Amino acid sequence: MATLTDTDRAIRESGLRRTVPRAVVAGALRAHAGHHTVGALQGFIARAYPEAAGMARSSVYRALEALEGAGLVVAVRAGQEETRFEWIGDRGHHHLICEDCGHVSEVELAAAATLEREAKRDHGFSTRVRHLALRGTCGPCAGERRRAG
Amino acid sequence: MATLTDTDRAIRESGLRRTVPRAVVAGALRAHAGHHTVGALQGFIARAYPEAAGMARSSVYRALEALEGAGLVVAVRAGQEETRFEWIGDRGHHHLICEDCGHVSEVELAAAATLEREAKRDHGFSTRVRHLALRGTCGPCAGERRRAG
DNA sequence: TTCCTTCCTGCGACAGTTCGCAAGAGGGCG
DNA sequence: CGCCCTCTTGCGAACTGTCGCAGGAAGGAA
Repeated sequence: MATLTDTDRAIRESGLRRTVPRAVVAGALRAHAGHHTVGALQGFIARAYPEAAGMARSSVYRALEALEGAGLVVAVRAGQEETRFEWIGDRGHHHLICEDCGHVSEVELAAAATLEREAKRDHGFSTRVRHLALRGTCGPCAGERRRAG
Repeated sequence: MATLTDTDRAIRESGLRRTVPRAVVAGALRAHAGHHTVGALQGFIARAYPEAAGMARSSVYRALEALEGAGLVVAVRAGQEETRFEWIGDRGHHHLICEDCGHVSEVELAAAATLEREAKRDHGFSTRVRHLALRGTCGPCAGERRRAG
């Protein structure tokens, strides 16, 4: 698990300043597992950090952008829904999003590393695949579909 | 290269109707290689199809959604930028986006299929990875960086 | 060809997200 | 400790993308 110091260091290493809004947003995400909307985050912040209760929505977005750039947060854009944000610390993970039932499962995907190697070897492109969101059909829904025809 | 008939057939096979707006949007994308914003597409349409010049923005979006569902178009959501759309016919392809110079290269990635197999085998999740956008650093920019320190 | 059902489009309004600007905070240096 | 430069924030406006509704078009059936 990332500590507050880890968070600060990751932010600094991205060439960014450690500021109150960023710390508050990071704290709110770390305290609540799962993927949350910006509105939900504002709610968490208003409750847990009264001094930052009036934080502007645009500042929440910008703090999230900074944390995403530092590799601490992933943005999950599932279908049409509002973007959600999730704390990942320094471990990457991926999402399988069922287009039928909307369920999101978090998984490790070894093929992500394969992807990185292929991009480097065949195209000289350096990349770090921190987060993939794959849309499709989950096992239970695939079963339903076959039964329903 | 997909023909107009191919386009129509792909649309029909998705259970959708062949309509003027869809044909116009498909034509505009096929006539202009590369990935374009909705605004640019409206410009192409105004010039090449005066009869559809007044096409509503929401209709462009909906036509693109239909074409994407038919597997003829990919939506490229790169970072913060406005979504761009690109014609692919029936071939899938992927993008490597350099965060330094902004260059986008279009490549085949065999690991995309590996990803599909892993999702299915390990998680029972059926997916078709039509398009991946990987952000990172291209070869030339990585060289620049090393030289610059 | 004509009718009929269903799907699609245009329009307007709305929600989510980004941007520009001026004031304020971070943090290196003396 | 205090100064100064630069990066950030807050605010509000603008923009991107989505939705609901009513009229219109696609395409199968007779």
